[in-house]
Amino acid sequence: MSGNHKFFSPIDIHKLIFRIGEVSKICNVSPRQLRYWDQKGFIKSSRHDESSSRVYDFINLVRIGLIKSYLDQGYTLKAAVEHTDNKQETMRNIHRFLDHTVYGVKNTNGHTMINLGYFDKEKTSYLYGYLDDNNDTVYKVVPVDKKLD
DNA sequence: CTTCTTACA
DNA sequence: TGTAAGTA
Repeated sequence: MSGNHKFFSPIDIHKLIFRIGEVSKICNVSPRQLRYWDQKGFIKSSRHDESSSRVYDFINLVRIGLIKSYLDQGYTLKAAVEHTDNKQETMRNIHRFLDHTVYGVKNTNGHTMINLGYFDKEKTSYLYGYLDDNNDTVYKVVPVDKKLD
């Protein structure tokens, strides 16, 4: 089973950009630190040319926030960056997995049922997953032609 | 007004 | 890492 590309972003997140002042306020990191991390290669900013202002996209905004959180937890900058690398790698894998796994979403008696694709090789039924009222994960195999509600 | 670099504490 | 200076 492969993703049906049903869930796409309505906006181009690569055009969601911030300059150093905004990043500083959002992430609680001083501009001085950001320039230092930049110089050290721990984060990368794009610039139209040398000496123009640094621009950060959303991914790097998140990255900076993660590094900051690890610093606050007591890690050294080097360690914080390593933890952030691992975290972002994990996030990428999770997103990739979901992109190719989630087949659709269906609302049924108060629950959001996630269609996880065909359950069997013969494609006779779907595997659905959802969270019940106690936030416990529940899986259900449902014939393709059967109505869910 | 914001950001940049450089330099000093 | 914070801050000051002089720019762009």
